Amino acid sequence: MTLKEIASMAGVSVATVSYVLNNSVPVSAETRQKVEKIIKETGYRSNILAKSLRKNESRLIGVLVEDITVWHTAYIIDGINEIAEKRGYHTILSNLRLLSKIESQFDHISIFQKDIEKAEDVLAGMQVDGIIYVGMHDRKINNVLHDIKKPVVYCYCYTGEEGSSVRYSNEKTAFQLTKKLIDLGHRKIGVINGLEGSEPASLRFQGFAQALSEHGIQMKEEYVTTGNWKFQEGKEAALKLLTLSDRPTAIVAMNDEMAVGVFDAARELGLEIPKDISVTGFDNADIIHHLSPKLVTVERPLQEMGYRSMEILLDNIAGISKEDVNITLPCRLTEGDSVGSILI
Amino acid sequence: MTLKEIASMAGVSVATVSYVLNNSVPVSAETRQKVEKIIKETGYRSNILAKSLRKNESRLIGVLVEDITVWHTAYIIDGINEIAEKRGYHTILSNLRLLSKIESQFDHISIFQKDIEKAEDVLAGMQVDGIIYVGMHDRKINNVLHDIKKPVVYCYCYTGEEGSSVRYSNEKTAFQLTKKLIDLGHRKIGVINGLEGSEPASLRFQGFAQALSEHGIQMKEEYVTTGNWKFQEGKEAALKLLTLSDRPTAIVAMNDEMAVGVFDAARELGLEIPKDISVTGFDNADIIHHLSPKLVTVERPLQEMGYRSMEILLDNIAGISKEDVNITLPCRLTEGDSVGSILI
DNA sequence: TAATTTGGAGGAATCGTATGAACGAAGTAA
DNA sequence: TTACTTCGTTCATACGATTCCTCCAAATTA
Repeated sequence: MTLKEIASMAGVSVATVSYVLNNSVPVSAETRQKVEKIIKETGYRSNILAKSLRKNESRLIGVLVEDITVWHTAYIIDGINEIAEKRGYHTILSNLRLLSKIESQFDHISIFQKDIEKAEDVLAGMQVDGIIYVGMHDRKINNVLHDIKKPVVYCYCYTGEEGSSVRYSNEKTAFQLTKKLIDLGHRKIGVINGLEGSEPASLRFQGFAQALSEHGIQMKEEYVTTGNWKFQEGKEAALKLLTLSDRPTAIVAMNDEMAVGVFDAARELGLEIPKDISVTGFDNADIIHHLSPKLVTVERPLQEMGYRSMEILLDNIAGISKEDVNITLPCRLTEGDSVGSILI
Repeated sequence: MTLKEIASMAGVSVATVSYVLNNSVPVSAETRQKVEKIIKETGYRSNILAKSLRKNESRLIGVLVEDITVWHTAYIIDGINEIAEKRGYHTILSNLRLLSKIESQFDHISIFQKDIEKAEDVLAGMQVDGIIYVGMHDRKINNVLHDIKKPVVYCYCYTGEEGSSVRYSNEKTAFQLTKKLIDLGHRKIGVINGLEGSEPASLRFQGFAQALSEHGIQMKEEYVTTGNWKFQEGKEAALKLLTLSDRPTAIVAMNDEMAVGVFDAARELGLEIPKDISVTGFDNADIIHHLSPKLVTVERPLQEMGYRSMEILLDNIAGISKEDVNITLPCRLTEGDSVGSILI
């Protein structure tokens, strides 16, 4: 069913039908009714591809994700799609599968860079009106998108210079968590940092360190440990911290999985949370929801980041805003009983 | 940059450039080189929209998911996308957000049905070549896709009659789990079933019941409990089972979250797993990876279901297969120490 | 030498839609 | 009556690619 067919059935020209559909030019009530009747009867749906070709805008947004199976990326995508849908856009999803590749290949970054460029190339062929890049890889200039001058928004954790971005505040949030412990009287605070070289890890640690220094607390070297974000290394780090002769009264684990490791270590050592040791996590992952006592952790504004990314991108496409926008969203600290106060 | 521009730069006709790009018609080596040189220099990329319009195939697949944030749907999408990419297709993702809607609206099904139809309508406008529907809603005939005669594959848990489908075996897997316990000597087996009215719950229970009956074990009413898939109700059900005067020696929890509830209940009661009570789960969720002892559970072939769905769909589109295909994939039982043998 | 085949390239129609320009009929003003 | 708007509609072209058909020149055959 095409415009032409509708037109001949209604006894009008294709132009008129098009005007009726788009309300772009006034049409007499009589003609409109006649056309709309036929459209309803036939269940006609305009061919968006043809429309896009003609109007030179696809109303298609490319969503390029580093790995759809991690970081709860699905929530970000959900947010992105919700706004897209509301504003009459569609998303086409391209998954770089970064993590599985890193496991199996040697030269990460260069391969990765090539993958991104290939994906962008393909998306560009699809005539996307813009791209949202979800991940934390700090890309250098000279990417394909830059060449073809389509707007890009970096979403999640990007701290590079070029382009618009939406991220959440690792540093400020870690600061708040640490400050919360300090305000409760803790002075001996251990930390289990995330994987070295990871952007979130270094940002979170930065916030932690700043909180200590702003409160005049000296960071003790033996209180600083590192894990690979996983349960096992979190537990090992916790065991190390908790068996120190002068053990800390609180441990800041830089993600939830390692925090669960702390719980496990504490139980093994017969220490009670929060009486003997306070614990905080990060990410609000599923794995902590049945912990007892309830873990104080941090909820990242995932869906919200999707919303904002898409809104910024669409405003940019519509020409409403032309300069780069860089947003850092706050996280929400969750209620919990895994931290307690210290009598001073 | 268009075909026409390339053609004039290379001093040939648009037809020739098109032949070079598609290898559809033999072109002299000389001409080919000349054209390819220009294409490389200009970084020309053909406009897929125009191509689709002309060829009347979009190479676009609509992926309609009931809720992208549950059931690890992301892995299915990953599988779908991997095949799509390999075969030169793109996916456009549409999320029905079913769960959040069910929480906030009264008349689930009718609203849901309308949402599906609207989403399909939109996808049809995008001229998708086919649709993969990811979810477990048993749709009635008369959907939009049916009207416009595009192939559909139902993925995940669909047990309806019409159309192709790819699912995993709830019933057979629950049977295997239960049989495993029986083979270890267990005769007093408790069960924590999932949410009533849920398709997976009833299928899993069916497999459980069949295993008992095939081994001549009478199902005791007091050993059958139900939870809402959540930790809390799993724990409550476990407490009920474990405080029976003649308590079961094993508990089949129909998902992992409830199995964690069993672990918690056992600890509270001072029972040891697997010495005093054997436990199995279902889903291989993140939350169990740090349990001790390691939980015997079931890994669903999520990515594989994505692969197969897309392959079936594309074969159907290509006309390779015309009849419906219905596949049920097996699950993998994981190794673990949460089950032990009973001396008979 | 004339007739026929063949390989390579170009012309032009086409896909479904949008839209500026042109047009006809009515209404208004002079 | 004539000229000029105004409103509603149609014509014709363009968007960028594919592909059928035609055409030409060189090669082959009679």
